[in-house]
Amino acid sequence: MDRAAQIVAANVRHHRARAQLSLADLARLSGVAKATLSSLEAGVGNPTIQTLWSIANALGAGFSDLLVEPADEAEVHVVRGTVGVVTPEDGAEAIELYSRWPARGITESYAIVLGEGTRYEAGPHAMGTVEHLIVVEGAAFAGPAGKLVRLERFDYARFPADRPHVYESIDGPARCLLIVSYAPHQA
Amino acid sequence: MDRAAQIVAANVRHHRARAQLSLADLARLSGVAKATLSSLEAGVGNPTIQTLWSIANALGAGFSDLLVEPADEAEVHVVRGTVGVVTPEDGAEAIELYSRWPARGITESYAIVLGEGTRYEAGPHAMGTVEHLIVVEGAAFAGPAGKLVRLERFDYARFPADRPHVYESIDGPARCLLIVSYAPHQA
DNA sequence: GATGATCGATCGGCACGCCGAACGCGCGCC
DNA sequence: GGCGCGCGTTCGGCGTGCCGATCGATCATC
Repeated sequence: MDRAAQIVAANVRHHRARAQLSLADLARLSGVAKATLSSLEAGVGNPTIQTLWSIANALGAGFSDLLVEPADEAEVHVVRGTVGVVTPEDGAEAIELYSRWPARGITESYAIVLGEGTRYEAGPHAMGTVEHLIVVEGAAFAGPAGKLVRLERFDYARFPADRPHVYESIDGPARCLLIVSYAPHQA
Repeated sequence: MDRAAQIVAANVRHHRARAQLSLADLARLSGVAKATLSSLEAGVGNPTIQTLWSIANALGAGFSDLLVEPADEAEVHVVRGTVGVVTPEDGAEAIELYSRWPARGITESYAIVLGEGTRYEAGPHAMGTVEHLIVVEGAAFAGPAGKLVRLERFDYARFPADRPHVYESIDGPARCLLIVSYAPHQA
């Protein structure tokens, strides 16, 4: 059994489940036979790009989405801003990695400016949407409601944003960079 | 002629040219027949995922790279830190859009710390790589070589990083937050 | 319990994707 | 000019991807 078929199988199953479609629904919407979808999802198929294109369109997914390694965003992931940052000597420069993540779909970047004592409650985005937040000035709580984490300056957090989530300044105003990574067919 | 085949054709041609391989080279490396590659690159093929997988591996590309829409990021896009951002009154908040772009592959965030009088010249990343820079402290020039823009504190810039590019502090040390959005097979 | 609808999986037949071989062209070398 | 090599394209044959039909299981309704 090869890896290509496994990847495609997992992605099609994931998108179909998220769209709450049966095999028959997807077959009807995509014009691809149920037999083909069944073997494809079982990871024993070797579909053509025309078949993938038809399936992706029916699922409202991007063409390349069906070939990406699946991601799982279940928890709040934090990287502290002071970890691994080297203070430069005179005239020197430092470039230090904070964080790395796979990107999918459409991404938007925002400045979030929170006044002192401000709590901002955001509604859920589409399923699969992920947010990345970096505190640029001040300190803030952020994350899904009920799972807030405290972030100091230059701390990074990543959390699912397909549920209600919150940004809240701590002890004075705060300023953050927010990167919203929508599921591939949202913008 | 359908769009799926056009996308794959353009991507394979692009990656093969970049790797400086002939059809015969790619055929030999991938185990896919020249005839198949020729029709595929002409946009008249309908290859299976097994064929794509073999080709992607031979080209050192990611599987999904062969299905992505080519992107063109030609210019430096700047949002000034004070533009459109409302100074928050007590208890108020502001959320302002910096930028929106299709995300592909891996994204990394970095702190860039530049000493006084420092110019850092970075080499090109893979084709399609984009960088987003926010000045957190001080001021800096940044952008592709020959197209530097001046950024003050909290200014944001987005520019193509698949060519030589520069970060340079102005009038003292500077600290920036950098987000690198790589083409899918880079990290 | 019988019937109908829907579910995902399996079956056999046909069109087509991919193969190796051959083609026509351009280039460099003798 | 002739030859050999490498380029991308074309050709015919074989294996397989995809089709409609069918299967067995489950559920809801009468």
